Amino acid sequence: MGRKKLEMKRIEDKSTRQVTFSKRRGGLIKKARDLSVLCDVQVALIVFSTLGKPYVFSCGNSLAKILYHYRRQTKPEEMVTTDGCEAESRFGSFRTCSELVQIVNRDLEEPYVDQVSENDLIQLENQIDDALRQIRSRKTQLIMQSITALCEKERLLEEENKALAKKIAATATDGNTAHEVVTGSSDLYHNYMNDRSQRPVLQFL
Amino acid sequence: MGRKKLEMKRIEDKSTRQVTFSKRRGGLIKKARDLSVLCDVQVALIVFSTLGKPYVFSCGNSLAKILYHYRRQTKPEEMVTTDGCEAESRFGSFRTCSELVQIVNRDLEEPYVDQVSENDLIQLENQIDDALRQIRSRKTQLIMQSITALCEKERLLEEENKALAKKIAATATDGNTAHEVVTGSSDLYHNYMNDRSQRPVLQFL
DNA sequence: AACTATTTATAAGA
DNA sequence: TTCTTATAAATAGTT
Repeated sequence: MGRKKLEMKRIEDKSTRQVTFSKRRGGLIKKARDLSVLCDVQVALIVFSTLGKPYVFSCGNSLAKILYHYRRQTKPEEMVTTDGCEAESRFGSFRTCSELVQIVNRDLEEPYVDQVSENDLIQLENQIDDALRQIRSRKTQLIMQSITALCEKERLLEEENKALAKKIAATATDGNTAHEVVTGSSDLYHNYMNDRSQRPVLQFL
Repeated sequence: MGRKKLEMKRIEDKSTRQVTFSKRRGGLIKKARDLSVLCDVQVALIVFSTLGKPYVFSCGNSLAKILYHYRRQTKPEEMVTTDGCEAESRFGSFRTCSELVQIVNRDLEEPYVDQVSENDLIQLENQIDDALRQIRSRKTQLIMQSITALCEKERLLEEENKALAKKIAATATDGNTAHEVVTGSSDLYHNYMNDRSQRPVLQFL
C-alpha cells in the first residue's frame, strides 16, 4: 500500500528503512489493539528496534501475566521457532459456559477420579482463568457504557434546563409562546431515553 | 476497510465476531512478518482466542528467547507501553504496581534460586491474591459510588426541570415572581455538585 | 470459502 | 520530521 509495491525483503536504504519501521510499527500496534477490541480477545505484541528498544502492546493483563500464562501452557520446544507460523495448541475447547461449569463441578466433587490427570486440571485452571478474564473485561466494558450513557443523559438534562431557564427569563418580560418551546426541548430528552440501546446496563455490575 | 466503517467496539454478533477474528488475526500476523522482514527487526506476537487458544508469531529467535531477552533487559518502568494507563496505586508493603511486577518477574525468571523457597512463593501468591481481591473490591465500591452520584445528579436535574416547567406553565397565565423561583431551584443542584465528596470518581475505573 | 465495494495503511514526494 | 497524496492492501458484508 503506497505509491509502489514493495518487494518483501529487507529495505537496504537505512533512512527509508527507519521511516518504514516507524510507520509500520505504529500500524501494527493499532491493528493489534483493534483486534483485541473488536473481537474481545487478549493480544500481546513486542517489536524490538534495531537498537534493541522494545515497543510493546498488550491489553487487559500486563504483558508479564500474558507471557507467564503462555509459558505455563507451552513448553519451549513446542514453541514455533523460525519464520513464524501460528502455533495451534492442543486444548480441548469447551462449548459453553455452563458446560464449563459442569465440568468444574464434576471435578470438584470427585477430584481424585483417575480419568482426571494433573495435566487436565492444569489445563482446566488455565481455561477457567481465561474465561474469568474475558468476563471481567466484558463487565468493565459494559460499566463504561453505562456511565457514558448516564453522562450523556446528564448533559441533555442540563441542556434542557438551560433552555427552560432562558424561556422563563424571556417570559418574565414578554409572556407568550413559552409552552411550545418547553415541549420541544423535553422531546429531545425523552426521545433519547426511549431508545433502549442507550440505556444504562446496571444489571451487569 | 470493507463495505462499511466499523465502530471500534466489541462486535456483538458472535458469528460475525468469529469471522472477523479469523480474518484480522491472519492480517495481523502477516503484518508482523512483513515488518520483521522489511525492517530486519525482531517481532513477537501472541493472540489468544476467546477459548484460550494461542496463535503465535515470532521471527528469528524462538518466542521464548525473545521474551526472555525482553524480561532481562527491560525494567517495567522503561517499557514503552502504547496502551498506557499505568496506575501507581499504593497498597500493602509494595510501593508501586511496577515494583510488584518486578518482584514477580524476578521470581518467574529464576524460580529455583535458593533464597526463594517453595514456601516463600506460596506466600507471595497468597499476598498478591489478597491484594488483587482488595483492589477489585475497592474498584467496585468506587464505581458504585460513581454511579450512585450520577443517578442522584440525574434525579435532581429532573426535579429542577419539572419545577421549571411548572413555573412556565404558571407564568403563561399569570406572569409574576417567576425569576426568584428559578434561582432557588437552581441552587439545589449547584450546592450539591459543589460538595466535592459527592462527585463521581471516574478516574478509578 | 470467494467475491467486491470500501476503508485503511502507507511509499514516495513535498 | 511531519504532511500530503496516489496507490496498494486489508477487510465487511455478501453470495
